[in-house]
Amino acid sequence: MMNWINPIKEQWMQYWLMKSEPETYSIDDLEDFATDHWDGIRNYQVRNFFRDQMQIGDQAFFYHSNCKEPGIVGLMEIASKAYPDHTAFDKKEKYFDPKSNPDDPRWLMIDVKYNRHLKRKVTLRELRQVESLQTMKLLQRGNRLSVIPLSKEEWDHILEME
DNA sequence: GCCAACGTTGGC
DNA sequence: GCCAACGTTGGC
Repeated sequence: MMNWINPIKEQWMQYWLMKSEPETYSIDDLEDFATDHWDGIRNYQVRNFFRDQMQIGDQAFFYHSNCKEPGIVGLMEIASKAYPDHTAFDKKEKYFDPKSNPDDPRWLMIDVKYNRHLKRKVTLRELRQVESLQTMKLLQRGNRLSVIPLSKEEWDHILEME
């Protein structure tokens, strides 16, 4: 029964690409933790994705950004609902936000669970060369979101590239 | 390290 | 509500 996929769940599952700078937090770090929280999001659109759209069981790509060769390096799964990002309350934190307080948290985070590394990195450069992937939000000019929804078609296509 | 292209802030 | 100034992201 290991390969049995619930068709209802499959239908509702959403796919994401989540960026992190490997010098700050890499796929290897997530592997060590197995499950970890995805904190530090200070963008309203992404906060709303967390709050309104992400569901436990959604699949996500781990993307290394702002490095020598940006690209997709691993797979993970959304492992919690959105909950307050406590790092916003802490003055010592890099992403401290004085306007967020525990009574009315402005920022949210979710937990992610490590699944696996890709067999090889699928680079941004490669993705740009695939005609049928040009509609991806990731590749669109001026896109600055660090969490980006993907279609199932995009997800499947990228997995075939590893 | 540069800088384009954003998002946010705050004065008015 | 406008918009200039500023801060941030992230590819290159």
